[in-house]
Amino acid sequence: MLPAQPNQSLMDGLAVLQTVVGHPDGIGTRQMARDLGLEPTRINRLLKTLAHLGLAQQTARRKYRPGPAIHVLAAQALFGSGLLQRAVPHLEKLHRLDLIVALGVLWRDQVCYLYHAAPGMKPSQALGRVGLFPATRSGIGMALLAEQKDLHRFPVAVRSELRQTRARGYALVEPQPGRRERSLGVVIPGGTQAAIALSGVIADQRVEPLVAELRQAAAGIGAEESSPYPRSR
Amino acid sequence: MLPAQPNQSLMDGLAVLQTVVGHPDGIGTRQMARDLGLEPTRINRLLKTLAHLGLAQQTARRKYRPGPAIHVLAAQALFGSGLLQRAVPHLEKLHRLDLIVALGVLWRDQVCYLYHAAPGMKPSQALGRVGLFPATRSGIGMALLAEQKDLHRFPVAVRSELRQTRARGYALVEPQPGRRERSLGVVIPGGTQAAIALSGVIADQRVEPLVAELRQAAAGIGAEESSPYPRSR
DNA sequence: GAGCATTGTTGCTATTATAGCTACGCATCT
DNA sequence: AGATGCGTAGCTATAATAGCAACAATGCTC
Repeated sequence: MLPAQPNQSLMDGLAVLQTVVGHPDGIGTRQMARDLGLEPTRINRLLKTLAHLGLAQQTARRKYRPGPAIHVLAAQALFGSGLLQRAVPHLEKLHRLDLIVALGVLWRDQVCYLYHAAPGMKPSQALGRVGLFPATRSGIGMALLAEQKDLHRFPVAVRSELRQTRARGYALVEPQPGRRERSLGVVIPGGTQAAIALSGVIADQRVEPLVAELRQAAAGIGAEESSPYPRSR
Repeated sequence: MLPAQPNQSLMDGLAVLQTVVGHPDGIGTRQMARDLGLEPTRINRLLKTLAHLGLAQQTARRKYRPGPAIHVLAAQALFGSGLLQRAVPHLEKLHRLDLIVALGVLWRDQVCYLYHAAPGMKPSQALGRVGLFPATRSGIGMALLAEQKDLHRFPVAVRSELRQTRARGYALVEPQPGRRERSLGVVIPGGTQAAIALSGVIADQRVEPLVAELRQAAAGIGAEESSPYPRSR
């Protein structure tokens, strides 16, 4: 819902911040302008402003990457989100299944991982490890996309897959059909707009029990955020 | 360094975002205006813009708190920062000392914790658990404040303490002198602008060995960010 | 419940913060 | 060396924004 007088500079500035944060090795001013469809001088001004705040910094090659204040933002966002803290105990229990265990959110048709643990990995190593991944090729992504109202903007094949996801109540993604590498995704109930997934080699008969595990974990995570208003802390 | 044409809306909008993120139970428009010294209508407009982006949401009592897009920001900032991922293996090793183990950064004379583990706590439980804490009463805060160029803005007693911190090379804070509850803080070398700390009941003769532990951990964390430019990933 | 104080927010409009254009020095590639 | 693309400063027109006033909603006290 657009407010009476939205602040366009803030919106574009946040888009620039979110883009630079996703490029730890740096991104150029003009490249970002092309990506975001904005005028280069404007991008440069927003980047310079972020650099002044310490949220971006320039590399030797004049590209921009996250600056030291990004750690502040990470700390603040982690605290303000509270999701990771609530979710990790439940995700840890899924480690015994010897699959990838992941928690993610949607950003511009891409999945952004809060947690991504490969088999055998410690929970603490699963943090901030993986960047963006195309949503339509991920269990998390498909589960979350299926929750959206309007599916018309997707190609026919994706739309069909999203309808199946809705009917099943979970996402099942096979990047390479027939290979049995699969990703199962389930949305966390409540207004969190996040999802969890198990990925790896998954035989047919194993799908339903794993979905049950996911649902249990998702319910546990969602139960700690059941109140849409003041949360206990 | 202020750019040629800074974007004030972005700066103020980010201040509003950082404030709302730190209030999980909500903060009112006019209260925030008073806190930030800005005009209420302006705050309302910035908040409404953030709400449109999902980064804020209004409570039943009309206050603003973090919205669902905060999880996206947390995921992105965690990935863009990379600090937690690098630091946690080193921090885990400090758990055996049976003290509070913490990693934090400075924000407006307050410490913002990325990691704060009480004795006996699992590393995964230490995330996003604690909000802001006054910097001058924290080992992390004092260690980071001592790194700043200009100490003139602090009261005489704090300034003297900061000079001692500089001379020692680590921070030693005693919230209640004589009680032996202490907080030891050490800055992570390199441009990270973060620090780690051990806190709890610490006897005199135990201080130096603990500082050595902290320095070792800080050096380990900093070594993984030794290049001020393109980082391996 | 009534009265009062505080709050969140809208519309209007003046103003100034911002955006775009141009040009220039710098970096990279052939 | 030349060509191309880059990051960015200065200038200036303009439209995005800020502040004021007013109003509906909420909270507090008696």
